[in-house]
Amino acid sequence: MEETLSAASSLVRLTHLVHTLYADVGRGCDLTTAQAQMLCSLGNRPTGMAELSATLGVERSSLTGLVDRAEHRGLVVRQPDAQDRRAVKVALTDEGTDALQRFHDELTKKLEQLLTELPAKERDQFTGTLRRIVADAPAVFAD
Amino acid sequence: MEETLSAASSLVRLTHLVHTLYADVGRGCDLTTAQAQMLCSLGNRPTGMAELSATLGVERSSLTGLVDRAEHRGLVVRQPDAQDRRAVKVALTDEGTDALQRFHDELTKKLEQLLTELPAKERDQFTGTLRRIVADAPAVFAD
DNA sequence: CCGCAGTAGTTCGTGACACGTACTATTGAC
DNA sequence: GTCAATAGTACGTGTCACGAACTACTGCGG
Repeated sequence: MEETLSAASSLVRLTHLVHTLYADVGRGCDLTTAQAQMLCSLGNRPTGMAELSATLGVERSSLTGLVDRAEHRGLVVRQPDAQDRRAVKVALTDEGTDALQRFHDELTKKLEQLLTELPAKERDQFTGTLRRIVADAPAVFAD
Repeated sequence: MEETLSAASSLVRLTHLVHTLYADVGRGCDLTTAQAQMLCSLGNRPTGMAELSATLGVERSSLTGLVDRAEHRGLVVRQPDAQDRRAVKVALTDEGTDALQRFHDELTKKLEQLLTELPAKERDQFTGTLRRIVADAPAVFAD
């Protein structure tokens, strides 16, 4: 049916693959996909709702519930913003940091397994190009 | 913050990028992400519920509602299976075929734009490696 | 031919997400 | 001080996903 996959097709399949992995690893850490994404994004530093919603690509109104549930589970806290009394900063709790760590390690391991089959040279070229493509994409997965 | 992104990080960002694109294009065609995925998977041929759920990576019970809503919108139909009276085949309607076509074209265009910045040689190497990685991934996006 | 384990699909209850609209509180510019 | 803009929330609606329990049918062993 497909002797040679188009580039677009391959991209979609890769996305599907990674997304499924993401969901699986998340489940193993008792995190939903959306929660895992949020924790990853918060890994760098506490973030306001507006910025966080822009990074994650969801509406602010959606984020409210997301943070509510995560806060209720003890993964994050809302901190008042010292400069702006309207704003809050969402920050990881210790528990959230632990969950993020476990998630991040596990996912990184599985993702790298995707590439282990490749010869070193090809792998380096691939990841190099990959970096160029995503250079200015949102930081949804901290290093 | 990140002089050099790890391979895993880049993969996650790319996935997020493509996933967002997928959702945006879908919305433009009045399709949810799950619906668009289903249509893409049905593009090849009518498919039974069990096989479809395996391809999409969702439980059969989730798929029932997905097909219900899509059928209600006139995108797909359930056909009786001639060989097995328990089974049904889900097939695209004309309307579903049109929607898939529009979605597929638009998404392909946008995905290829991601790669247009690259020099031809680098792009070819990249897509070549990509194809190897996803060689045995589910066919969630027909060619 | 019968019984029965396995398979195909649905139903039901529950919870998580996502959206848009409308709202409150606060800020900052004029 | 007024007022538009911003930060965040509340609310109603719809979609999606899961697992457990259920019906209908198939195909195998006896």
